[in-house]
Amino acid sequence: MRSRSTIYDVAERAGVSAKTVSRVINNSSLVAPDTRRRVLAAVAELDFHPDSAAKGLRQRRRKSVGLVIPYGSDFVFQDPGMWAQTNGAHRALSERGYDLVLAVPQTRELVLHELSRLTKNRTVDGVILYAMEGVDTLIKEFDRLKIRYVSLSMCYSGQDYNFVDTDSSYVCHLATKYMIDQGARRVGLIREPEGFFHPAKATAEQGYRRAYREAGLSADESLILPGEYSVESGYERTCRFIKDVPGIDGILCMSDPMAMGALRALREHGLTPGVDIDFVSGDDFAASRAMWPGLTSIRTPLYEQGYHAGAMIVDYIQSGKKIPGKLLKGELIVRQSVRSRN
Amino acid sequence: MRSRSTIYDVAERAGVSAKTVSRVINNSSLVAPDTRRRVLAAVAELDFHPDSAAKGLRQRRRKSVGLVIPYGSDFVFQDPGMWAQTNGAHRALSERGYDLVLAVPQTRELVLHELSRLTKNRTVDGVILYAMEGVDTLIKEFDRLKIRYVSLSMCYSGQDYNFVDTDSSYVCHLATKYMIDQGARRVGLIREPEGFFHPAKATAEQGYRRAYREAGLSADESLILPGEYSVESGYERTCRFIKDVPGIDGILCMSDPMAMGALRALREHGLTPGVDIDFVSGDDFAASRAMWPGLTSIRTPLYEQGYHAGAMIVDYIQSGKKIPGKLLKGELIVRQSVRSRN
DNA sequence: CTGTTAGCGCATTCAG
DNA sequence: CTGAATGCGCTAACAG
Repeated sequence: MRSRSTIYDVAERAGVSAKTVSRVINNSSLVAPDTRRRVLAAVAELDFHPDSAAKGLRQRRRKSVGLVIPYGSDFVFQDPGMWAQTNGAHRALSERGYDLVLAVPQTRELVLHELSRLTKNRTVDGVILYAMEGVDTLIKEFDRLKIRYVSLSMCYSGQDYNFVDTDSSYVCHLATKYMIDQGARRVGLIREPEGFFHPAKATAEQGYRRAYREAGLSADESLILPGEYSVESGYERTCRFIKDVPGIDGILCMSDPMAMGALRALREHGLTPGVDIDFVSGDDFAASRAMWPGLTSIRTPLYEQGYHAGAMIVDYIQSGKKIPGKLLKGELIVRQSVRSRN
Repeated sequence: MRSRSTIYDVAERAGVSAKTVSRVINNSSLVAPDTRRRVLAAVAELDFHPDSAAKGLRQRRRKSVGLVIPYGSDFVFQDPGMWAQTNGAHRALSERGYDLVLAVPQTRELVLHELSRLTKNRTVDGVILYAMEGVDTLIKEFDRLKIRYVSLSMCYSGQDYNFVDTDSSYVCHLATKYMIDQGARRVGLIREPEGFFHPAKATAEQGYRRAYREAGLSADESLILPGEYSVESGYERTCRFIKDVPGIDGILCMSDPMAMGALRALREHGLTPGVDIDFVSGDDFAASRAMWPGLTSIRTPLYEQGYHAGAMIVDYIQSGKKIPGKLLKGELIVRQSVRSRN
């Protein structure tokens, strides 16, 4: 196969210098219309594609971003929402001329190694960090190592920049209020794990408490348990609710994997959601939709989250300035798993 | 921020030439042990990471591979198995020193554009093609454009190289035989779409027919329908079976999204899998496992498929020679959705 | 075993 | 508006 054509081949064919070709393919305005046309014709004829390595070497940027997937955090590969977020991130990057490189460190310890490699050898210009446990300590290292990042669905306590998340407080308030309005009085909340950091005033628990307060009711402490975003933890917490909380009439579970476990626990205790007890799932994945009776669920705008993260990391790379964090609103999808008592 | 260190900084600090540093970091054996140690020390002290662009420019390879996700084929983003395959592919690539770049062409027409860009501008050295409709015509273009590829879960009619797939004939035979052994006699098969090409003698239908033949039974033509790998098509085909095939006593559905639709159809007709009718799902995703009664399913080795695809594209890139295609075996996961009549 | 020279393909000076 | 010279950081080819 003949070696592919270079900018010099194009220049020769168009009867101009290499620099002029460079101007044309980079949309510099300082080119005469006629010259531009001749160059573009030559580009097409020779099927010229500027070498990304040469370009990257010269310009000291790769126009690509890493997406860090925390392999080994067991909940993640149970999480069908990951694709939606990846898809959104890819779209935003693609629209801005950036490629997406997947980084899948095998263990938590390897995260820094892998990201040092990718960023310091300039394979990527920055990274998007998918939610992972203990990301808060990690992020501080990123700041120290000057790794450019945006974190997705997660930030450390007090971080007010370079993150995208959905407002847990908002959606949890929405769901709790709905359940109370329908007649529920003792709703068990399986909330996000202790180790997960969220921006101030945006925890699920706060939204939950606000809904109770606004309804003039008081929420029992025993009604709130942290989960671990795993099927197992959803199962265990639900069993505890059934055993320890007399008169519990609803369960609100802040993620689908936990909801899967919770549903199994209900089944084993002979309780049918929407019939014997109210149930709201914290995500709206395929499993929720396929189930019968349909689960009333919180829809997190996953694609949008990913998209904003992609847009944000590019802003950051290009401006060099930290970007204020962004909180998105979710919505409640009403199906059959909450009883109507009105 | 001080500009990051180059190979010359390391050379100076170690008191050797740049080339010697290059030898050390590339594991050339022609370096004196003592020199090597001094160089490695300097590398560590300066936190030196060889610039991937400079290296790629010089060596004319990027050590990265594209994974093409056919966005727009609606079934794909319903497919939780995509991550397993991506994960396997990433692992194989990572072990071989390659990065994975995601390519998500928005439409079928953009596939060639996007891949031309990524390969001709040397962003990637080759690509893995995720299953998509009409990939067979696409692949022929790849051959013409000299794009290095391996196709995943798919190949064109007659292609006997550069693909990884699971042997549909094998797993379908396994499932059909099991259902017949348990007492089913009229099993409806919702098989892969017409447009999907598989290596000769490896279609689901062939395995199905063989199982019938071996049992000394004959399979009615009306028992076999092609699906489209979508929820909708599973629903529609199942309704047709129930309406048109008297005495149907089992359904075998070659993918999970189709199975979701099929299950809905059964439910609407008042039929419970494992009680009124036998049912086997063609994949074994979370939804199958979470369901009750548990779905007897075919487990496709998705991670392994991805892994082999990653290994194969690297072999191809490095050797320049086409690699014989690989067919993997799946297995049957027995749960409660097939009645035991023995 | 080690060093020198040259150039990968492009874009950035700085002149015209 | 256009071009000539230079070098980004690395390694292949060729010495020694």
